[in-house]
Amino acid sequence: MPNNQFKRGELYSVINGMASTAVARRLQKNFRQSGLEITIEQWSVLYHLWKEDCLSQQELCNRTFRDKPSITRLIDNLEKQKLVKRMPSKSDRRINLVCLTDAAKELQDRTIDLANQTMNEALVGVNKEEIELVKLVFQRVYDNLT
Amino acid sequence: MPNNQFKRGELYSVINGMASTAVARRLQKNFRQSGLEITIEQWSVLYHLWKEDCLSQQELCNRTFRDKPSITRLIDNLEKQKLVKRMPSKSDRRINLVCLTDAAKELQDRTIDLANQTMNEALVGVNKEEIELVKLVFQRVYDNLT
DNA sequence: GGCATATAGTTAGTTATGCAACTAATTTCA
DNA sequence: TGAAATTAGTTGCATAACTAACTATATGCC
Repeated sequence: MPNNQFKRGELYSVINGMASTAVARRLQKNFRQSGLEITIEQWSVLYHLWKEDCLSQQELCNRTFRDKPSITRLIDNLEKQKLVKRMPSKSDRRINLVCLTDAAKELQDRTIDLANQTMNEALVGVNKEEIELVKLVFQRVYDNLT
Repeated sequence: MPNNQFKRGELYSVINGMASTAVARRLQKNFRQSGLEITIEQWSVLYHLWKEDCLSQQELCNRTFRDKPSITRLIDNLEKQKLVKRMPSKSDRRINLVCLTDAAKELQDRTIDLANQTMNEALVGVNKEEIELVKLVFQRVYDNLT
């Protein structure tokens, strides 16, 4: 066995504990300070709907890397806040299409700006090539495990 | 404003949703299949105690990147499972030292092997230099935000 | 010495996650 | 055509996350 085993084990705690948590916390804090009452998880659902509205819950699972119960409850909460609405699909009666309300559409510009601003803060001293490499590594890790 | 803004926003969902979740899920699954009844979060606390036993809860917060209430409850659950024990510090009566039990010490080898094995699966096609760069980028992101 | 401040840890409330078991609609294929 | 298998979504249960408010101990400083 190679002697880099420990370093690999170490990477787990780096990946899972640190940067992603720090980014999520900061973004959540920025939302709160701007008077936005949404959680970072709810935002990540809206983010995908802004790119393409009226997705099925299953499609949201795929795009946000969450399981079905998580999406069910995120949509429940977003519906309570009147940010999305479940619409029955006409072609397949099992499917709920999740569609944005006008209120959600108004959130888009404000939150995307905050997110970009947060990522700019987070990525000071990190160049484009490094970002691309991180994304590539993560894609490979994801593909290896799924 | 540079035109790589969108890419930076994009990175958030990559970082936060994908690889870290996939690794954690796989490791949790491997624990379960080996008959280990611990969660991945509990393991990450034990992991730091194996490196240095009898840390304060605050020190565990720092090392695992969790907040105090999270550590309080993780330690509660680990104590219920008789894997750690809270010991009052002699020098400072505010402090609980969290110490491993013999049962926890026996878990170490089995789980570290599983973790290394999981990371080896996860990191197929990723070389040492790429791993080092990812760690460096994450450290920088963390430092930028804290 | 004694008051203000800081630090360690706990508790309460809300949201989110993972898993397993469930219902309902759809597809497959003999 | 119709039974079996698949797919979309929900519900229940346990654990974990963040915030805010709390108690208790320790430190700083006049």
